[in-house]
Amino acid sequence: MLDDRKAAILRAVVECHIRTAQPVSSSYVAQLGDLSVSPATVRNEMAVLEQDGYLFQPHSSAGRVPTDKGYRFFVDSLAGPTPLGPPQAELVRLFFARAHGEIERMLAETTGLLSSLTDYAAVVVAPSAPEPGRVRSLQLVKLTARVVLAVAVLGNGTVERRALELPVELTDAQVGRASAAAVAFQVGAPLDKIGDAAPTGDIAVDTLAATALQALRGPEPEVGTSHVFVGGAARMATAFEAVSTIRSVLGILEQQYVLVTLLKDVLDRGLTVAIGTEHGVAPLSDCSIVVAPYEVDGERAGTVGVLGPTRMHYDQALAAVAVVSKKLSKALSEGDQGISPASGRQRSAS
Amino acid sequence: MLDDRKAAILRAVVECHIRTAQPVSSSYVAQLGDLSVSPATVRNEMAVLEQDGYLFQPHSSAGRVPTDKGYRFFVDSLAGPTPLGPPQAELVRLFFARAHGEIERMLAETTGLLSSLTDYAAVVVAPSAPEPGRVRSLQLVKLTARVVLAVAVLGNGTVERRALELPVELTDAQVGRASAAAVAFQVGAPLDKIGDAAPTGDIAVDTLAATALQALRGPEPEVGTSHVFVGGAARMATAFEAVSTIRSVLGILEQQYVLVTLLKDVLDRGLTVAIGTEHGVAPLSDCSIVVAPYEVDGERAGTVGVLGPTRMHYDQALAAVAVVSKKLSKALSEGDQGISPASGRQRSAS
DNA sequence: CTCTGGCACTCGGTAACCTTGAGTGCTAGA
DNA sequence: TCTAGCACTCAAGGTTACCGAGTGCCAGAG
Repeated sequence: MLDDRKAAILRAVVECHIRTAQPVSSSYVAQLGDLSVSPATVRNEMAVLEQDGYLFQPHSSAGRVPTDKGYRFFVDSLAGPTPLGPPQAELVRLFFARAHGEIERMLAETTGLLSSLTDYAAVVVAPSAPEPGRVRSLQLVKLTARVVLAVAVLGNGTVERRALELPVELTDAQVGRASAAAVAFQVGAPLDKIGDAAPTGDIAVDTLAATALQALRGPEPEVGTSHVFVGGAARMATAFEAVSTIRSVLGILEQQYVLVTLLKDVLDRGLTVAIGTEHGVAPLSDCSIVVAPYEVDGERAGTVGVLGPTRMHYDQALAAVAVVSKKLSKALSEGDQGISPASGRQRSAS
Repeated sequence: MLDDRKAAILRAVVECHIRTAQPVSSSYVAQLGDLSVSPATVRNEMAVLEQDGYLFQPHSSAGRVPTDKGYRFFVDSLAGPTPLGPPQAELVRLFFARAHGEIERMLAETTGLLSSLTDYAAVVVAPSAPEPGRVRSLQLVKLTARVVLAVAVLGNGTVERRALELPVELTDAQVGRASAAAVAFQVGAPLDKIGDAAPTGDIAVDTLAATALQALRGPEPEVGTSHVFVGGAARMATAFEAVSTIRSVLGILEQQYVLVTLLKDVLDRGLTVAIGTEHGVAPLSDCSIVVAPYEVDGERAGTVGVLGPTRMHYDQALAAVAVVSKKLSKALSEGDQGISPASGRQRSAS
């Protein structure tokens, strides 16, 4: 579809424009030395590339700028993943060596990592359904006269809890019995598949136990929409010149719902990179997105991504996203996922 | 210090500049009608105000712009809190009527509320030390061979947990005994004042129980720095024209540590409003901050604040911050603080 | 047929210049 | 003490001219 020379020229234009953000002239490409032809030849080729929609000329006496299609070709023709530079790799290593703590906090901090790796904004979507970990412990705790908290500790150290309002007041003893009834047979089952409570004979107790298990089985009610973490939004202000662009991009970054569906769409279409208008979000038409899913225990859990200008450093972004998603999967899947007891910390807390 | 007429003129200038972002001319102030004098008189007064540092003239043939000192006078001379407009009040009402769920999530959403109330960026600092609620339940759960999770459910429905790494492997039974030993006498005590475990005779068990209680007593280790939630950062891109300003402000908004100390400093100095350079953060010298503490159970817990341009609508911002902090205090202090069992939700989750 | 050197052409960007008008400071008089 | 009048200042906006980067095209070489 594109002969070697055209491809080389296109690549040169893209690379140069990514670096300089300026239209690229034929003479620059010619003098680059990669292919030894005169500027005039390059011009002819560029004219064709423009007709084919790979390049665009801001005005008649300017150089060429890549179109989305041009970037798409460039990205597709990128050789296998560039490895991360040593300093970046070190950053990643350090980050995951120190990574610990609550899963949410870790994901939030991951945006910082990705953002400083790439110098663009980073997005991390938390697992939409809390991974149905296996129940390790289950307990009902009476909070106030009419409110009971169902608490389940999962194998990965996370804690799920649901508040229940009782239609009638129960005694501490009743709650205790319901707790015991609820826990029977449940340990070891995945949270979303826990069974029913053992009957006790006391209707109020049985009802409470059943309600609690039912509530735990279902998703955490108020988390209808997945959690999204955004980091490095300020870098978008550096990536763009026009205030209006900055405004709209920042606006989008605050609309969690849009972000989630955006990343999801891209992934669902099997893409890793969405360039310019390829994703349908108009205000982001000057942006590209690089995404990768991460896994928890072998199952696709969430998404990490980078949002930058169309003229982003795709190779670096791809490398960063790939590495981070891989490391994140590992960090979240290892036995210590979620919460990790870094040996020194408990001592220092005393 | 400032005679009535000067004060009136200064106020007029500030109000106009807040609305228009333009230098204010003497004729505008004169023609305002509040005080019936000629522009020339106003000019003379304005010249004095400039000498005294309340006003500033961008160039010799321009109107006047308030300085930080001018804004300070204006803010200090604001009459008691303006009430929130009805639509805003309705927003607040709705928000807190629906407010529910995890405390962190609620605080995060509060930034959205404050931000849409004021049209500026909003900051909410979460309680730095988790309020030492009273222990309702306490349990040790074995996660893996060498990792045990200590889980405490507090009276307000929050769950505290600490991961512990064991020097030796323990059996399930041993962990169970440690759990029982640890829980003895603890229910009802504030988390930071829980006592010691009942001795069992098994050294390994006793050690585990003691370690667990010790870990729970201390602060959550990785939360050295308070959580900060920022909302509406995109609105800062609307509030300022200069890209460089936007950049630096956004940059600051991402530095949680700076934000926390900033708000803390302002509050510690007994201020509600910090204008321009009054807080020491240079990149925010075009910004003002309106803050208020909120309380949980009568104790100062965290801070809510609004960050806007120096020419912000102080009355509205003050009103919004005041109302939100008050409502937030109430929402977090009522019996249902932390997690609230909105009656309909559990049913809908089934 | 392809490439190249040459050349005229285009057009954005910059600087110089002028004009306009908003707004001031000052002064003299009420 | 206030006001009216007036000269002055200076940013903003418009016009013009110029420059030069970069193109398109063409004719000639390989």
